[in-house]
Amino acid sequence: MNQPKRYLNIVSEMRDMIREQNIRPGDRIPSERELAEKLAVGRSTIREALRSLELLGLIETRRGEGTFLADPRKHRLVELLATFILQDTKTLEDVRETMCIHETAAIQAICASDASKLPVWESLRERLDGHEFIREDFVRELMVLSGNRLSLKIWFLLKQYGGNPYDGEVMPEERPLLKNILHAIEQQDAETAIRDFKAWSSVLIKGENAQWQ
Amino acid sequence: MNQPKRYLNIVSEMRDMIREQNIRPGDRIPSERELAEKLAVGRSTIREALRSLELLGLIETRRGEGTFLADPRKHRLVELLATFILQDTKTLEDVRETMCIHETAAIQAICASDASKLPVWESLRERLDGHEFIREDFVRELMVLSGNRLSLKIWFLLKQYGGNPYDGEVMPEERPLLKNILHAIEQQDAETAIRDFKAWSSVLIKGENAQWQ
DNA sequence: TTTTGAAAGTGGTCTGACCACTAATCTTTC
DNA sequence: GAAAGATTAGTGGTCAGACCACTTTCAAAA
Repeated sequence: MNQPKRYLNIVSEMRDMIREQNIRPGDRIPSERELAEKLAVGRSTIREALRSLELLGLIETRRGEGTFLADPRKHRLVELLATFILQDTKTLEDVRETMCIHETAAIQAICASDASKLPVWESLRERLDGHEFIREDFVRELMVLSGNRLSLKIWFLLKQYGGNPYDGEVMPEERPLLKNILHAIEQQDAETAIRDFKAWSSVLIKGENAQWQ
Repeated sequence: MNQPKRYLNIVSEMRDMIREQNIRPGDRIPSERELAEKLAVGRSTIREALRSLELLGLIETRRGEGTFLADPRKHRLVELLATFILQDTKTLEDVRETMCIHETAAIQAICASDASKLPVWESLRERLDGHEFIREDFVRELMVLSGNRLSLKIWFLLKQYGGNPYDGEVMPEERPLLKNILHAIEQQDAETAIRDFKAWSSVLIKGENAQWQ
């Protein structure tokens, strides 16, 4: 009979230990040697468990310092999922379309919430007039302000896989359109904001920026 | 300067090897000792990489036999998502919201395309009247008909992870609402379809089906 | 007081040694 | 010759010990 693998026990024991001792993100976890002694197993077994958790982004290890519980924002499960989802369904068109789905949903969410009244918009408008304002920053700001971290994470991944359509900095000709979007959001006019946003992004995608390069 | 960790290299080299040599699910992977020699690293390093992949369910190891590429259906990513992240309620909220984003986007896409004229809708209406029509089938049909396979796949994963709100079969009281949705789609009236859809799903989620159980 | 450098502790890696288990092969027995 | 049993090679599972590279600490030297 195959015995259950020890390193899997270690994984769950670690999880219990973290909960019981109320270890919080950023806190240090006992060293590998300590854990090996405490749990009465070899250090290599401990390491197999820790490396598994590290691949998931649940812990961070820093040579010479120790092992630390990772910030939940650094969890890599979604990334790992992405590498497998996008294996077979990596039609570029689907990726772009799905990005757009998340972007418009973000605008919709912002318009429906108090975020539309934040002072962020004014400062965004000012940064827009300055030099070196990257297109991606504009969209990312919207995704962040939507308040849905999962959606933000998915969007970020799609951007990496689908080739970033928001590469490069905002050209003077684009500014009026972007300002219209900001204005519509402040007015909580989702419909207009989304229409203008789609007008902007479709030029970037279809025209390969030819119009504004 | 901290060097990149070798076991991570191994992980990606393994992925490349699997693709290049066209190893398929169920096939055997070279033994740990072979891999160690071929990649010029210690066996323990190989094991750290393999154990990580095993925790994800990407490979299976059988003592005395060897290591095998796992069937994609055995991938444990979703399960891991649940065990490690589900505690945070905000995350669960994000999952539900992101599901909704994809669902409404699907309805929007259908209404804007020729799919709204397909004979599917009539047959769907008929199945709705029959017995044993599972709620999930209804939504999945919409996701499929949207034509965005990536969006469908993301939706499917979110459903597993976030607890399926569309569990159980359609109750008689729900049918009018669902028929309204179908009708609105056929009329390409996305706004009405989405409003009614949200009305339906919000009852399922918030009310925990109490109203219709 | 500041600087330096030695020491202790940590993760990263390798080696070699067992153990438990499987499957193929060989040997014995009928 | 065929079936049953024993042997053996190969595999993953685990452990112990040894280095290395790196960080932090703290006491000694300037």
